[in-house]
Amino acid sequence: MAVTIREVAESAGVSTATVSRALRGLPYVDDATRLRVLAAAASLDYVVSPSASRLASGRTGSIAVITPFIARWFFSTVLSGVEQVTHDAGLDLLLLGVGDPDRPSEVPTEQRLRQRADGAIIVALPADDPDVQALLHANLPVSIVGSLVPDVPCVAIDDAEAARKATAHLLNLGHRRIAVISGSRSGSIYTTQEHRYRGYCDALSAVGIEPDPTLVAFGQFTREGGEQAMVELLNLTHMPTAVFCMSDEMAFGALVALRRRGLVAGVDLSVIGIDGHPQAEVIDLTTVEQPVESMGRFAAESLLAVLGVTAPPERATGLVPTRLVSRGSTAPPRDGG
Amino acid sequence: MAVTIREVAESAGVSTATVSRALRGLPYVDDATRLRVLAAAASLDYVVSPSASRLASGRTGSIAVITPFIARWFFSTVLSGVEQVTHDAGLDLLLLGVGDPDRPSEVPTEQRLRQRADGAIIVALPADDPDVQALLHANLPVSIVGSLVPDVPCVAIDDAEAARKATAHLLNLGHRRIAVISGSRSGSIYTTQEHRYRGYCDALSAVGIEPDPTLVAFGQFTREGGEQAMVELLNLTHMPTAVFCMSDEMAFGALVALRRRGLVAGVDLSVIGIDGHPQAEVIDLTTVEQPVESMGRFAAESLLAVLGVTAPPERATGLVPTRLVSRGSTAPPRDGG
DNA sequence: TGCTGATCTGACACCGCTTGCAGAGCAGAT
DNA sequence: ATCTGCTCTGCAAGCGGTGTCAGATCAGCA
Repeated sequence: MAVTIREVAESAGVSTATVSRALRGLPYVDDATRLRVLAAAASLDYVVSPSASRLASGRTGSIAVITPFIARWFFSTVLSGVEQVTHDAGLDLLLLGVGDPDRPSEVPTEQRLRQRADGAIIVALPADDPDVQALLHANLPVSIVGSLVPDVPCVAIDDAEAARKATAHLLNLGHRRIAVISGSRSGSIYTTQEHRYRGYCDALSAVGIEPDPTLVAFGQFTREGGEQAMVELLNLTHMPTAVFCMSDEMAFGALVALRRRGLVAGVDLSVIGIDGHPQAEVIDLTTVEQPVESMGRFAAESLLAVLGVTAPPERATGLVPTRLVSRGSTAPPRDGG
Repeated sequence: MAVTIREVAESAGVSTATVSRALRGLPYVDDATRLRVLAAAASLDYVVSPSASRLASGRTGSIAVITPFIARWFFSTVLSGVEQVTHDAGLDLLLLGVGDPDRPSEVPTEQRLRQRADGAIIVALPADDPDVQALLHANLPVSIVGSLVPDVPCVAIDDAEAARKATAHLLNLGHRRIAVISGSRSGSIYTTQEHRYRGYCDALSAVGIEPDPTLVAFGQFTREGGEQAMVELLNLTHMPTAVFCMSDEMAFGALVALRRRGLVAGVDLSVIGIDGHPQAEVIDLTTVEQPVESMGRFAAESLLAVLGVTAPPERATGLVPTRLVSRGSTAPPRDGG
């Protein structure tokens, strides 16, 4: 059995209450006493029982990350950022996957969640999903990554602006026939792609181009999807000269499709993504970078601030800047447009 | 406040003990009674308090994943596999990062770990690290990913064989001057790179080639490191015609270095990796694939089996097969060797 | 009818910690 | 000398379950 607080108390010659206070740095403990307690605890290798502590205090000392994917770059990178913060704050990190590939979406209920975490970080989940809504309206501290929800700490990029930036980059290069690879076709509950689509349209409209619905393909935010979508675009009788992909992973797929067709990105056709995936540099993909890891950190810091564990993060707003990184996959159109 | 077991008991007209038994499916509960309890619990949205349950039973109902990195592909993919299994088993998943980039390695002590998890999965941690050893010898169920340790459930590839396979592939193409990009130079505690180095040497020796120490570079298992290492190799007066990288990420870096030098992989110089990173296909990198996600799943299943939660996994051994996937980054040497 | 053993249920003592409350000790104010 | 108001400490009542134990019920059987 593990060492209990009582053994520490006996060893230090005080009551368990005093041990508890001393160990947690509460006031009203004599310095000499505190020292004795600390020494006793250390020499016994005492570790407080989280279960007991949680039960008695009602605080769990852990925070949950709720995410639809774990292995995908964006998500694991956010997770990494979150972990850095929770780790430093001495909190436990509970990982809750919801609806990975073949599983149905299963956002935990407030009841279940509250029992095991003091707060939750919701990563890129559709904010208007009823289960998510239920969580947001529940009286449980929550922080959101990937979309902006009123009255909730959030961190996200300006999706429309990022898309505008990407599309404008292509326009500036002289492209006029610009396709877009979006996420899912179905009336998506993910707002991200809608915002990005709007940004794409805005950029086109700004130079007097009417968005062409035949130039919209869907790639499910996966590489395979992006590849498939690109194939569709390449099969159009009137091919685009450039493609804006709503994520780098889809852009990677697009590049594969291009290569299989014997085409060269940045020569025969320009491709741009959004994300700042580390592999974008490797494959020379132009992209609009977002600071994903620090977004994770920011979300965690905001949450801890709400929980009163730490001071709020320095940056006040949750709207983080993006940066266009121009690489070899984008260039002026082959025939001058 | 949350609904307690007592309220369920009152609502169902039984004692809390009976509720506890009924809810957990224990025997000696009358069917009618069980039904009443279940109905009461459901109508009250009752969720057992994990803290209370843990405190009373000693079981935490959660398992910990201990990993040095979270965002890197291999690790997040293992994590994803683990999560699928724990999720399905209804267990909580605790994520413990140790020694990410700038942090000192901090493997949790058994004391601390046991308090919060029934078992742990150790991902790619050096098995001969004293802290890891302490954990292994502690009386806490553990499962290991990435290395084989006697008497402990493990899952890993045969590193030497994978390296041999990769090197042999280059040899078969006609290469004779084959460099290797390893992990860290310092007397690494990670056994992986030693095994892979041995495999590399074995393959060379098998065809009568003496391993050349000047053809060994170190890439820290990162893309940047791989790039740097490749630069060093390219600066050799007597350049290699092929490079075996101990991980795909390092190979990606190598490819970048190549491109910056104006060289083309698979034409001017062959590059091969190990991992089966999804981006390998995108960038047309030949690699030796390992089934990472299912390794995570296997590790979790083995652990759950030890814990008696589920039946042991079907596959008996933890040594999983690798597969060479030949792509464009490898080809016969330019000048016939 | 009286026993036996199996099934079902409730009482209750924990699990190990937190926290409100009260009491002790003591310095400064009255 | 008495009163205040601190600081410091211990007592004990939970927190919400689990698990042991004993009692109750009842079918089967001698």
